Amino acid sequence: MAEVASAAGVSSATVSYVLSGKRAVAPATRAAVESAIAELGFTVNATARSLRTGRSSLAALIVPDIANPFYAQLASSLQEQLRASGLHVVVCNTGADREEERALLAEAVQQRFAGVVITPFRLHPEDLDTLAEAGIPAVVSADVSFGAVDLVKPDARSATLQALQRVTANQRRRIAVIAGPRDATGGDPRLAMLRRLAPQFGISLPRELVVRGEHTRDSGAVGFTELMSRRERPDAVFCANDMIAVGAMDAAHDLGVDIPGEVALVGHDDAAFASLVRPRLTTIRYPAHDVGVAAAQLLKERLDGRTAPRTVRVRALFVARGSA
Amino acid sequence: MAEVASAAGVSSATVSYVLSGKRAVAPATRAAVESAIAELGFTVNATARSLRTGRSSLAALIVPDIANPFYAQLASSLQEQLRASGLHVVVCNTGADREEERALLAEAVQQRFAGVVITPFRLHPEDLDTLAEAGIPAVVSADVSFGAVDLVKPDARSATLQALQRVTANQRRRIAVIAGPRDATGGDPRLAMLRRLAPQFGISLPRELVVRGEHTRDSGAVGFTELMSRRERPDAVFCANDMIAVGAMDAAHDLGVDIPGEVALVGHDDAAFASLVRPRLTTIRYPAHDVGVAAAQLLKERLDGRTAPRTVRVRALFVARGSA
DNA sequence: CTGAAAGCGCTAACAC
DNA sequence: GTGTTAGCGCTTTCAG
Repeated sequence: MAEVASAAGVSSATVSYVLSGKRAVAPATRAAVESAIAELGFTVNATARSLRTGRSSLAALIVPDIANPFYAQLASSLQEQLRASGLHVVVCNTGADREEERALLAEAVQQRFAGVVITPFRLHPEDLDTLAEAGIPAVVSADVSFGAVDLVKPDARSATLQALQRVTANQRRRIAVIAGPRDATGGDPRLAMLRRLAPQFGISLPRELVVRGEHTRDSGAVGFTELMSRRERPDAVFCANDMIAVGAMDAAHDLGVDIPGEVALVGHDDAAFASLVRPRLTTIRYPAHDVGVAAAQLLKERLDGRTAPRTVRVRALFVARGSA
Repeated sequence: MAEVASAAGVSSATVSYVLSGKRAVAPATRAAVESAIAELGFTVNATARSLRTGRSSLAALIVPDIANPFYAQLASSLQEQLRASGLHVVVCNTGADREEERALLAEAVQQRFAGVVITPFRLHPEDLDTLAEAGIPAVVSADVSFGAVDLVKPDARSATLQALQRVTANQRRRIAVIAGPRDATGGDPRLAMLRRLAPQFGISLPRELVVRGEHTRDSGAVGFTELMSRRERPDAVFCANDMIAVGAMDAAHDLGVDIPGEVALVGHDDAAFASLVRPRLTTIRYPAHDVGVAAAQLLKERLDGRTAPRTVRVRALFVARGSA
């Protein structure tokens, strides 16, 4: 910048002002500076700028697994939204491990990121305190409250009601669930929602029809097989996410169980592949794109000065296809 | 840091050395500093460090679309590999647009990133010059050479041979291709490879059996429909990627064309969903994980001082499933 | 409308 | 084994 300044015969302050437009510069001066910039191929150093201004142009997105299509979609959407504000997105995988989640939050502080968007998996609310102390805005995407931070919260009530309606409409009464791990933050909210709403249909979720595992295809196959070994088999299975549901389909195929004939199958997320499997997967869509939009919005508001925490709800959607 | 120093009764240099371990510090001093750090909840400012040392702890990954499972997998793998070197990954989508690609390279310079890994889509080799001028190492993942930069290049020859073998084994002679866009950087190397190898099987790829489109499901459906309207229909279709192949399956279903009975279908990539569709998709796997590993390796070598460009080949793999 | 200069927080000579 | 200090490249008062 000093080089540009001397080449243009001005001070470095003027170069800075030409770049930022924060104060009026005489057209002739501006032209001189701009041609010097072009001449020298000068590019501002964002690091120095950040150090000086105290604000970074980077935001972190912390998710369990970016290879999971849901999070990939979220990353894409967030990145697209923040772009307009000049923010870049640093994507961080935790592998669903709490220590990793904590380590990445610490990293975010160290990097003085402009903000953090996190989908906690095993994180505890107090783990976010480090961000608060460092004055870094956090946006949490989760079903459960997470203290006094901005929250993007899915509203799955009506979609879950519709799913239950659909499943019970043809006299299915033995509803099973392949849930996520017990020690996830806030438990498994999708399971919780089912438990809460099932009584409206005069059914309950007996303990022997709830199995747990990771959010993986394998885990779905194992869970489904286990459920089919019960004395009284379920006639419908809800899965905590679509990968699990696909695993369940694998197992059903191996066991010769007809879907949806013998067992109706419902997933969660509406991952891109949900409409590719046969039968097509009936599922409850969690709108990754909308989550990204909402998170970006909340973050931008914070950077614009809002201080009171805010919660945005995004509606889940029941998507009826062939599996239920 | 000054605060920590005075709390511990030492100079800020000592605090820095305790943190970096770059020179011996008396145990007692170290202890004092460490407790002061803990007391005050101090965290180094990575921005200031970067400015001072001239090296950033951030690397950019520039891809057409992070929501595409192949790139999501690549991102995941790259991030995992670079983690050990203390590097974070900033993921950037270009939407397959050249101007975006260029803009993001400029951004990478502005941010003084430690390195850039890019999967160019419409980029021209000379667009990388800005990086070179700024002294930022670039690793390109592409089929075509890209000037004097590090390259991760797929080796699809043997996998493509196997695919052709499989398809021609049962007397299929009319091979069609649904290729990517004509203006992509380096054309469509997958199509080129097929063209090169087909003669070995005594067949050619007639012009009327090559259609082009984007790398999307819709585009696959359109392309397949178009191919089926030819006077002499093809009996095998190669698709530039798996999304296209899935679209082709959609169209085949609508048209009542049996796969693989009437038409054999081969994809490229082996995206996660390839094994989910029915029939399961026969495809040529591009190992996203290996690409990430290789790219990380090349980048690390550069940061360790290597100056001569190097190319790493990663082998594609023929995956025979039900569609061909 | 423009310039001089302080200082963001850190690292790395250089000195003791 | 430790301290002093000069910047890294920028933004932003304050002064003209």
